[in-house]
Amino acid sequence: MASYRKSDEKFQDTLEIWDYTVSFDFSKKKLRIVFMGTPSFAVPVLEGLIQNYEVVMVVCQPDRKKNRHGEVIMPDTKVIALENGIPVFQPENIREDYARILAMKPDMIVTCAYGQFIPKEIIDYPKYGCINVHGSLLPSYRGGAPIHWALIHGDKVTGVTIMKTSLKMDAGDIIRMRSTSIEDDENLESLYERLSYLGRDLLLETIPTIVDGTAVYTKQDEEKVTFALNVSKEDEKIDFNKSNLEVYNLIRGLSPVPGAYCFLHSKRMKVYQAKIDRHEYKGVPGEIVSVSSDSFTVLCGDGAIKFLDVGLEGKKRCLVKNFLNGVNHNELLGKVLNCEKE
RNA sequence: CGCGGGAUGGAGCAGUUCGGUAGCUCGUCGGGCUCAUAACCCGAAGGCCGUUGGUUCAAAUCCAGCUCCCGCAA
Repeated sequence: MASYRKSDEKFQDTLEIWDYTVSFDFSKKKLRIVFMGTPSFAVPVLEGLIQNYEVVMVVCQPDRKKNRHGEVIMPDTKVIALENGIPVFQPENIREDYARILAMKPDMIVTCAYGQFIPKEIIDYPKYGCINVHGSLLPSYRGGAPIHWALIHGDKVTGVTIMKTSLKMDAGDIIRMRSTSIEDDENLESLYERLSYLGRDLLLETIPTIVDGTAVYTKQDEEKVTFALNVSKEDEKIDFNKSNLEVYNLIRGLSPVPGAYCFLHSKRMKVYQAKIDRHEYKGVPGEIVSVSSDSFTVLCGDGAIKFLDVGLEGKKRCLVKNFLNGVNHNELLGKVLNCEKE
């Protein structure tokens, strides 16, 4: 199937080839699934389900208002649902407002980055259960930002987990996991996308085992639980007292959205791409110690880091190569970047 | 009516306060130097200064409306 090519090409190292055309016959189409997920991470998962099963409803968070133009932004999954003519349900509070979901009489519910805790009434309803797709190797990184934190911490390996949805956050019994290595130069955008496709594929492999009863459920080791809560504005600040490697991992772990930031001339500067600079410099943390034709180097608590792609408040994101065309190099040299607005 | 910033040759910017020949750093093209070059030297092309209207002898610059972009807050 053409739509799987993207995944197959990208993940041949981690994914045994799965013959979808043979595995998914018409009888599987009769499995009624309610999908609950909101952001882009959930989109490939939803699309995979639509192609192989009967997705009878998509549940996602309410539309968020973006006030600058008064425009309303729909969740990514809602867009897909509308394109496919699938009913959409966006309750403010799923704990109270879930009757419409049960009314669809789903055989299975799949959750993936939905954004609210799922009540017991929903979890217990479907014949084949309520299962979740999570972007980490549980029990590590339970919570809303597992991919961000794996990168920020400089982890070498991460993965996806298919498990039972539970009342507690990401605490359900594990059904299947698949790991993948994190490249040194990988950023949030690419890993996020990779894991969403990996999650889709693993889910599609797992569902048949749940239906035929061969799936094995394993309890999580509570001793090893770690959390990855959503990143805050505070988390996004670059602390130049830290080592250059830590700064580098923060930048790629938040790139391009929401973006790690610091301040230059009291203006917020987001850094989208950086590179470790192994030269020796003297100065204070945050000081711009070198300016070349296509980058400038900032001193850290340990080592230095080269900025390659930045965006200044009120301006568009641009490569430092271009950014430097508009500034006086000598004035930039010696400036100290802060993590607080002066 | 949430707050603020911006729109100037292909790119990033200056010039706007105090109206009067459009400038900088790059890129592109041509030539030169060199064993060679992303380095250096010389030269050229390329802008109705976002859009509409107003004030003026004269508007990138002052005034008003509009469009689009960006950051913050949600």
